[in-house]
Formats: sequence, C-alpha cells, structure tokens
Amino acid sequence: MRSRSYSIAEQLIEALEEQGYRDTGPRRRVVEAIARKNRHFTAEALWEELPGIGRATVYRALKLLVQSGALCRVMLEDGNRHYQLSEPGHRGHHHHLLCVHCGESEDLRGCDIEKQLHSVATAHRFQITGHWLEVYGQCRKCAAGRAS
Amino acid sequence: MRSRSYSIAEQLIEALEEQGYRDTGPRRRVVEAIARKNRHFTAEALWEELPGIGRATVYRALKLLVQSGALCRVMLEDGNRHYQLSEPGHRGHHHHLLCVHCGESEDLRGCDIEKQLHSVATAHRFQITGHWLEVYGQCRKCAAGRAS
DNA sequence: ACCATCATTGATACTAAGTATCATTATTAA
DNA sequence: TTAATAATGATACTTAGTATCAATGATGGT
Repeated sequence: MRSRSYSIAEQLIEALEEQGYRDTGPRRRVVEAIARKNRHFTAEALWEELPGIGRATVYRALKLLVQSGALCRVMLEDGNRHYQLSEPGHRGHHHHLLCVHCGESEDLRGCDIEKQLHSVATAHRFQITGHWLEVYGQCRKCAAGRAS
Repeated sequence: MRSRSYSIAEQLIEALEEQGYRDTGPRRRVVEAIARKNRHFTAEALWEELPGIGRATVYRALKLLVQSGALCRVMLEDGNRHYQLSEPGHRGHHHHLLCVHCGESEDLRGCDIEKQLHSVATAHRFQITGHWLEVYGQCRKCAAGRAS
C-alpha cells in the first residue's frame, strides 16, 4: 500500500482534465518537468528544459495550471515572476513565504489577513474584492546557517 | 498665504535632488506630467505624452522616483504594472487600496499587518524581512454608483 | 476501424515593460 | 571658461508573455 495514490504529475494532469483540457504528450512532458521542481521557477527556464516543446505550449500549460490553482504565480522581491507548485490540497487562495536566500517557499497557512483588511478598509469606506500578498524572508534552514 | 508651499512637480524634483540627481529639462517635463496624473499610469502611457523625450529617460526618471519613495509601483489585478504617486508625506513602506473600477487608489494607512505576519511566520519558523501587499476593490464612489 | 470535429501544437511574429550601450549634449564646480 | 561628470536619446536587446495560423492529434459517434 502506497501512501501517495497519485504522483504530482498525475495530479496536475487531473487538474487540467477537470477543466476539460486534454491529456496530451507535450502537456505530460511539461507537467512532469514541473513535478520535478522543488522550488519556484521561471517559465523560460522550464521551457529550456524541454527541447522539442514549443514555447507557446509551455506558457499555455502554465496558464491553465495557474487557472486550476494547482500552480501559483509568485512575484519575487526584484519583480521577477516565477511559478510555484501549490502544496497538496491547498489550491484555494493563499500566500507564500518566499526564502530570498535559497528560493524555497512555503504556503502560508492560517493567515486571516482578510479580517484585518476588512476593518481597515471600512475606515476608508472601500469595498474589498481581492488582495495580493507575498512575504519575503529567510527560511528556517537559511536563518540558522547565516546566524552568527 | 498659500497652504501648499511646493507643487507636486517641485517635490518630485526635490526627491531627485536629495538623491544627488540633477534638475534637468527632460526630467522636469517628466515630473510635470506625473504631477498632472490623479491615478495610476503605465510608463508607456507617460512616455507617449512626452514627445521628444526618450523612452529610456522616462524609465530612468521613474526608477529614480520609485527609489526615492515619492512614486510607487503598483501591480494591478491583471498583472499589469502601473505607477502611482505616493500621498504627500507618505513615502515610507505602505500599501494601496486600488479601485478596479475607476482606477483610483488610496494609500492604506494604519495597516499593522507586520505584527500579524510576524506571529504567523513564527509558527513557520520563518524570519520575515519584507512583504508586498496590494488590495483591490471598489472605492466609495464606485461602490455607491453600482450598488442596486 | 473510420471519419468528422474540434483541441492542441509549434513556428513565427508581436507586445509590454523594461535594461544596456554609447556617442552626443548639458550641468556643475573649479 | 573650461574640464569633469552626469544625463540624454537612439538603438538594440531582454524577459515574459500573447496572437495567429497552418498542420497535427485526440475524441466521440457510427
């Protein structure tokens, strides 16, 4: 008995199929490359790992996966846009803790920032419909390694 | 007796001079165009309003003003990057309430999100060094006009 | 298994938002 | 007023995509 019934790649293919998109060879190669990543990456870097696959195909797959929530776009502190696999079962709205040192990221769980925003917005008489938050810093390992 | 001792354009020129940059003709034209804006704008749109000024000059001025804190880069919900004048005397770290309907924005004052982030980050054993937040919604006027 | 339909692909060109280079021009300080 | 230095604008390049479109591939019905 295996504890993971589906590989990450299979979950991503499923995320596409749920939206009515087909399971094709090129898409499989894209999701397999994404599944091998353990940190955020750029679309361009992903494409460079996939000789024979068209640039547009890679960008299209990324777009569909972001739509599904299985993949997130994250913005680095320098403004560069990267992609980041969502943690399993964590597809809804969430934020990231991005380590500026090693590039690792964790999903920020238990952030009820909405509540706080709401009260601030009330003071401005502003009706909030959405927000975007990224948090930068050092992960446990990097903070430990660089503390002196 | 005038209540505003400096025009917005003058304040922007000052922001540049404080950083050791010169007060030049092209820069004056750029900051004057920015000062006339009452909502966020793209670099490209600004450049198009300034015939005879080089694209690079406009982008360079924007970069310096952002560095000074007098101007902010804001990210819209669709991912487009715009620029937004900071409210007077509000140059430090702050966030924006962006109206997705009319494009107006307000600086978000009194947001002590840092405190909350800090406690969440402690749970993740993550050492926060910075964050980025944008809030989207409808401003007072637009919310009133569209309520039914 | 076959075919029609419709989605997908990859090549290519284009756009947006900049940055880099560099010869020319403008500002400033001595 | 002149030398040093900063800024400019033209141009080319980069990054992160989107649009177009002919060719190919997947799917459902028979």
